[in-house]
Amino acid sequence: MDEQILKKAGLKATPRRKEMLRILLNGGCPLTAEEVYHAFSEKQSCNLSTVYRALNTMAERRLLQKNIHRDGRVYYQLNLEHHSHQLVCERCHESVPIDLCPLEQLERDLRENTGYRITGHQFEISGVCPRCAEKEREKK
Amino acid sequence: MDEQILKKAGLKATPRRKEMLRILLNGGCPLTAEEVYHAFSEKQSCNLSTVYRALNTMAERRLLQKNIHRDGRVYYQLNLEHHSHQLVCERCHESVPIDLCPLEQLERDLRENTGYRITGHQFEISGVCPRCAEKEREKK
DNA sequence: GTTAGTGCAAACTCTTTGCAGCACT
DNA sequence: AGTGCTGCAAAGAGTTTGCACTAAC
Repeated sequence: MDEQILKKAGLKATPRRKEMLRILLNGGCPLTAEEVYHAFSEKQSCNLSTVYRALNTMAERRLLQKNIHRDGRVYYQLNLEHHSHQLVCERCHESVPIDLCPLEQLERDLRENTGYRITGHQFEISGVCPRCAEKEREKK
Repeated sequence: MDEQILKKAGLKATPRRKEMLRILLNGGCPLTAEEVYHAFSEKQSCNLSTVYRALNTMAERRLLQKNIHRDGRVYYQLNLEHHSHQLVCERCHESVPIDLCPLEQLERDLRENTGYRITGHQFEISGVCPRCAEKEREKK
């Protein structure tokens, strides 16, 4: 299954790449290269450079979305039917997907007003999740 | 004038900081620490670490907005009356401010649905500006 | 006089690259 | 067999930190 996805993108279906796709699928939220790296088992380990390289090539071939978050790290996620954005907890980095993307209309307006060819957008809303807010209250 | 802004924020009004505010004001668009550093004249130079430190403390005190762009670099801008977002050219990094921010309504919805306390958001739209698109056409 | 700001050098984090060897097709 | 993938080590970019000195209040 992952096999076909990779081949269709012109990439070789190696065990490591299939595992990375599986990890991203199970993760359910965007992961950093480091997190993907650590999710490999002892049996099938993978070098960190390889993780970076594979994630980047898969992102180039549109298998993954690559986004930078406010913590300065790059996060990867499967590029499913339509893209998604996240609400991220500042404290624990848990994230909640945001279903609707309010930017399509804005992009149309911008194209007309500025002459730019719009190639993409990214947004992220940050906050503090109820659990972390609770912990914070306990401390005080 | 910058003097009062700094003091009101509990910071000392040093020549370097006043100059940084001036540079950001003249720039008219978000600048990286490196760009601010290079904008200093030979007469009044400033160490790069000092630029980083000063920009970060001014951002902590809400004098500046600090945002990370898709190129992985941190950009600083004056925190004027209401915040702004940018449409950034992928090629030359020229940026156009976006007046209206479509996220306020979304944030209200999210607060209700997720229980998160929303602390901020960031978004950036990328594209190719007409000038760079033109140059690209010439090359081909 | 105190406290906060600055310069310099070194360290740190995340990410990329060169090269030799290995594995998928 | 050939091209693309991988591991390892080293380098690179951007940013932060420790410490001694200086300047603003």
